[in-house]
Amino acid sequence: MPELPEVETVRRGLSELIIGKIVVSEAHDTAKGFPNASTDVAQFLIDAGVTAVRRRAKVLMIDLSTDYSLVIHLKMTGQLVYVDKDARFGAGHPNDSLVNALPDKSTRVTIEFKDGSQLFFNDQRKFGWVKLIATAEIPELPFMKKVGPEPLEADFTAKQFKDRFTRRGRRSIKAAILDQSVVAGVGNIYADESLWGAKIHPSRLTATVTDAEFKKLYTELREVMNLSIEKGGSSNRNYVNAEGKRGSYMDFARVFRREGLPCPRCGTTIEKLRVAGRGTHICPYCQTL
DNA sequence: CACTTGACCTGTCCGC
DNA sequence: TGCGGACAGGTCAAGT
Repeated sequence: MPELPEVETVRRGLSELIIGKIVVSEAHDTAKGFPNASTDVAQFLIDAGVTAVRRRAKVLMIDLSTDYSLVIHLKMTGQLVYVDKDARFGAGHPNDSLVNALPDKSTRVTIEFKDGSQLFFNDQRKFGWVKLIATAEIPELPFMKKVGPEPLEADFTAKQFKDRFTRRGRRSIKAAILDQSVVAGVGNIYADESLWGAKIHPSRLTATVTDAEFKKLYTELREVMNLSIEKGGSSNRNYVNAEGKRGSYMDFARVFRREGLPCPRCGTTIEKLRVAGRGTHICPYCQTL
């Protein structure tokens, strides 16, 4: 899924919807989706109040008044959808939507609040997870210790960006930008979009990318992610925001999933190839080896 | 050590 | 219409 802009969109939505709510119950289908539910839920989740909703890289954290947090990774197909008690409509109602259908067969975890509203964690492919972790211990998680800086932070500079790449240069620039320990939150969509923006072929070895190209890549990455947040993220397939609604960034994508269509910059037909084990979209005229 | 590949799952799409 | 295979927004462990 969900890359930085999508997770950030969910975070913003949930911040408006669940802060201050009190959890009254939790249900999950199998242990895989919520590994430590059986040991910690009764003590640290039930009767807890939501105090904040945070994001780091592609990980969401719902902080609780018990000093524990629900730590959530949506992986490829995860959704976090909030349904207000009064938001459901009868079958056939003009405003009928996903929220009426929940829970559905992809629902893995359901959290109910005191006012009757519910938060559903759905995940078709079951790669995602929810964990209940002491808030103070989150920074000690292996992923959190190795993850790189947030690319949209105001104090993150082009020089810092470039310096993250320079140590290990014998892999493709696409593999490097997807590496969460280099920069946080970049996934397949925004890797392709930003590399196109900077006119860099994704297979180029990182060591061959010039300072000027890194500077352009930095600017393009931030622009494309900020634009996507503005558009509510990319709904390539499953992604929806906290209210079950799709994002519209795909309407603005320049190369991602646009193979066979003209490059918006030069008109050359966009091609799809495989780089770093991932489907990769390029303009073969703008992005050369 | 740096880097790549396979595995985790379900659903959809495409060619035969 | 059915079936097999490839593929899908991410991350790890295991392999080279």
